[in-house]
Amino acid sequence: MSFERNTSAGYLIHHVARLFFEGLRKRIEPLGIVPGQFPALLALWQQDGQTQKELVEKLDIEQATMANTLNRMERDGLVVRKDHPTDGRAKIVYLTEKARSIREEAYTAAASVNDMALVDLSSEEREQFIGFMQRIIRTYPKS
Amino acid sequence: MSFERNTSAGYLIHHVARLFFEGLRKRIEPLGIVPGQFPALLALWQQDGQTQKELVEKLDIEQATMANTLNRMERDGLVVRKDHPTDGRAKIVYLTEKARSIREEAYTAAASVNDMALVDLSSEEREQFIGFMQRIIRTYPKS
DNA sequence: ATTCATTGCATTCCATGCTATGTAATTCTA
DNA sequence: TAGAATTACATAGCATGGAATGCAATGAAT
Repeated sequence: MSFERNTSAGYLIHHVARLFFEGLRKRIEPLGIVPGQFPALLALWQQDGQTQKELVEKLDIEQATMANTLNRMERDGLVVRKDHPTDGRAKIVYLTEKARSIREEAYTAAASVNDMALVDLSSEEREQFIGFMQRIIRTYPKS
Repeated sequence: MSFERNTSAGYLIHHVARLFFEGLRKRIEPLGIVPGQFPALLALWQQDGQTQKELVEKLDIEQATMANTLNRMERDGLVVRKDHPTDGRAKIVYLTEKARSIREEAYTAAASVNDMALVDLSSEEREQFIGFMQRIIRTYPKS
């Protein structure tokens, strides 16, 4: 059998994901954040004050990864963790003023990466592309 | 402005890439290899005996990343590095018998991940999807 | 031929993903 | 209600990505 890198979906996706990731990194660096923090920030900008469990479920990221990312975010002054009022095991994550203040700029940066990477696609094609990925995620075996 | 995770191309790609990456990991683990080694292996299966520079350019991976990956591959008995006959700076990377022997199984594993992830897409849609990614890579600013 | 720039690689540091494991708090069950 | 199971989180270890840096070999310019 032969196997072509450039016609393998998995190979291409990995490559494209790196392009987006590094593109985002460059644009948000001035804001004092990094790409791995973006998912948590998006979720918290939408609704501040969530438990780690809620973030993990919402973002489909492993619990350990989230804990480590939140450690770095706390270190960088983006979030604070407070004890849950009734569940002694849980922590609630809140954005700091610093994180709240960069919201719009971060949105702009992310939109700009998307636009830059997708220049060659028509809006119709972009919608198809996004639709394909949503379907892949939806139909991928849960575990 | 608002920003929706599930309609952001970059966000979705990152998510899908993780699905593929971890799916591949599970399937090739029995072969004694990991997903990060796949690009180098594909290139070397296609043509054994390449310099690191050639691999870096072909695979669009940073030199440092390649060097580290090759270190692990050498440690795992997948490749050996030999001195370049005329250029004292260069090393040529060769597959070991072990790496050569798992080629077909690795192809099968990779194809299987692709099939599994893309079940919901028709063959026409798969081609479109792949075409979109090829165009994104091609039009992405070189640096 | 000597000096300077470039090239090919290695190494270190850090972010980000995962798995495995530990701990404390909570909940369920007999 | 005591003991067992579960849950929420933390931590350690490893792979894989990039940036920065160092070094030795090569090539170019005078």
